[in-house]
Amino acid sequence: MGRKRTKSGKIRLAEVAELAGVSPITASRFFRNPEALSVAKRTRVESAAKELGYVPNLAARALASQRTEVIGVLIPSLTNNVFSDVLRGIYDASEGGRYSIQLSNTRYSILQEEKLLRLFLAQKPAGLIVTGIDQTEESRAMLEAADCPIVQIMEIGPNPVDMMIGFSHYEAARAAIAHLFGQGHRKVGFVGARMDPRVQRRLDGYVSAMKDASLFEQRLVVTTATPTSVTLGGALFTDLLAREPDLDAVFCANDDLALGVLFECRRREIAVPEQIAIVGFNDLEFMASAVPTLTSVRTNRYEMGRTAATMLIEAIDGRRPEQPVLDLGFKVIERQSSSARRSDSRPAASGAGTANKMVALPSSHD
Amino acid sequence: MGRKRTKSGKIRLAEVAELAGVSPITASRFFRNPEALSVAKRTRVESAAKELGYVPNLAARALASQRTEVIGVLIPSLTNNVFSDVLRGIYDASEGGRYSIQLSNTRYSILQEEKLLRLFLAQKPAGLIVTGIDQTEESRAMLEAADCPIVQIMEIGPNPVDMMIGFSHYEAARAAIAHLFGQGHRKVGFVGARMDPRVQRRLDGYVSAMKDASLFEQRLVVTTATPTSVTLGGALFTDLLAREPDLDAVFCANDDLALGVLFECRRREIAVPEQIAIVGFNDLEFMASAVPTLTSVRTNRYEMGRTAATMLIEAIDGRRPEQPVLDLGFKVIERQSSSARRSDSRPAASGAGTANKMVALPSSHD
DNA sequence: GTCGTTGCTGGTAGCGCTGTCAACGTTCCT
DNA sequence: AGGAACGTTGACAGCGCTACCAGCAACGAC
Repeated sequence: MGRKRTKSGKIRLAEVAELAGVSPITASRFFRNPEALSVAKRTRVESAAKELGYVPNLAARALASQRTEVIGVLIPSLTNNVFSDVLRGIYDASEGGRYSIQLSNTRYSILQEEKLLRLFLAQKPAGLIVTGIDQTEESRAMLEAADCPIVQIMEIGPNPVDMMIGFSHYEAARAAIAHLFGQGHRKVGFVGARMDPRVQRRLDGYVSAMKDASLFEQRLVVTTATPTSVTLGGALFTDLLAREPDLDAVFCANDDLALGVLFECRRREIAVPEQIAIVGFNDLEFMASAVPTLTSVRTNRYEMGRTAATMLIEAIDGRRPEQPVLDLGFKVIERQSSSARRSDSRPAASGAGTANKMVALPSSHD
Repeated sequence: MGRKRTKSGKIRLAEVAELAGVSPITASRFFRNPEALSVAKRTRVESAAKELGYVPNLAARALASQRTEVIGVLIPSLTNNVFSDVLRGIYDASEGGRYSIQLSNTRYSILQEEKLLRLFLAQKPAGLIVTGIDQTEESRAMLEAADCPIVQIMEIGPNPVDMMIGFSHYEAARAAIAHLFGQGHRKVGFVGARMDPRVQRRLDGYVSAMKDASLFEQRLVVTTATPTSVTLGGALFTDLLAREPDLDAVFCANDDLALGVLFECRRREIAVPEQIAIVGFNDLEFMASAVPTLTSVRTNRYEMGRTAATMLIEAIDGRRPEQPVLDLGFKVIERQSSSARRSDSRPAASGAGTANKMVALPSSHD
């Protein structure tokens, strides 16, 4: 009797096939397309595999079939809370399935992204999730030439490579500013860090909303390329105040900055929202818990990751979604930090995050 | 002349070898152990590879060599900030090298961990990073039987499977309580969520420190299995206050809870630290920025991830570290939120995180 | 009854790379 | 000078799986 086990002692497909009394190729089919087998053989292979504790050798499978069961994910940062939510969605959606996630960090560099993309594509991934719509020309060309489904996440824009899921950062920022205007605020500052393309588009939205109201002034905008942090929020706000002491409100490009601004206000004994209103972006958990509770623009990050991975897997398996571009929209969650100007200052009645008034909007105009 | 390209149009090692005028096996060696080649051939293979844009087929390599160049990482959560720091370290250390990271999420379940471990091991990873020291017996046996280096991270304890890097959560908690005692606080509460093994050991440290001072009372401890959040910090603190209105101080099992407690104090107009002191755990960035700035126990999470991956890769490449168990220690970062009881309340002079007094300790007793 | 058609199964031939072993030339030692 | 030792190279034979195509039975249409 010939060789029964591989050197490493692992069970191979051939052993399963032998025990089941079928040919190896039939056993192989069981794992890839069980419906193609007769019910009798199917059950026999199944029990044989279970009995032997068979685990397929992915390397052999990849080599023979010329494709891997890997989904490549390119994100700009592992630090940023925003991406960890998206990632969680992606991992949750892929869990239990046949595809495994390969993560790479572009560090907000589109050249790095291009390099990683080349690396990924060489391994023939089953699918790809990339962040944003600002790839290099070279990257774009590679993506278009790739023979696997691709999902662009985090934002939507024209000319999707394949599928796309996100929302309009521009419109989200405009909605935040509209909310502040609605509460009677006029001199609204902008505080932004990192200034990646999505933050840039939030700034664009802010600028356009301010210009529409003939309220835009360059000195109301304070930004930096430095990575974002709570401490930085305080520092940028300090700059902003120095430039414009009569500030009504601050729109922060993310919630960490907003929290930093809140702390800085407390440090300077500036009443929020009576003297200055604060609006953040992303609606991280702590926003509902702060004192005062902080207004923010809620974005569906977990949903985004989850849906992106689900759509991708469906597409890999040959079921392309009818809707290849999905706008997940956003909601302005109105809380105490931005309540109406010159209303009497009603302090927080009870707990955190109660009675949030929500304004839901799709990213697109109606 | 025979087949030049693979079906997919990819360059194979054979093409590179042909262009370089060497045998395929020599070309192969160039990529794995360049020193074994003569300088002449080395440069010829190198330029041939570059000219053709050769990218190795990892599946074929894995199949032929019976091992993959994958480092498996098992962590309990993707949400928790703590792990994103560790992960960042791991990814940073592995970047540019030959090994790729395969991440899986155990969701704080050691049974899930066991399942994932089995899956990983079947693919013969080059190395493994696992969280903590509380595996199932079955997992433990698999780890010990695995023929690859393994690093346990996040904490240290007896009987490492292989390598280990972390710190003593028990001692860290004791140090935090000692600090509070040093500031004159006596009735110190404990607030904890999630209660994974590491949080449990922090609780053990708290209990032992309190007992040493004959100050332990069961009602000072409030915990829940719910995942941690800022809001939850406020809620747990509310419970704690109801049980023990005369509280001096709160030791929070993490910084999110501490922030929640701070907000809750503000909501209830309890002065921090005059009426109640707060100490957190992990020293996330915002702690230095809060008002008042929040005392916390700094842990070297990024370092831990980075060092773990570095040690692992070294071990894979045959250079085992002299020091297989590394205690990264911790530091109690003393800030305003825990300054001395009954000292007159001196408000923060200027900015965030200035003049932090640090108390550095290795986890072990001296 | 013959011919397609369909459903299921198996044989053969690789996928692209590396482990093993053998062979070669060179150097160094005795 | 003879032989061992070393450094360098190549031939061969798979790694475990799947693509491709052929074969075979069962069935219905004419």
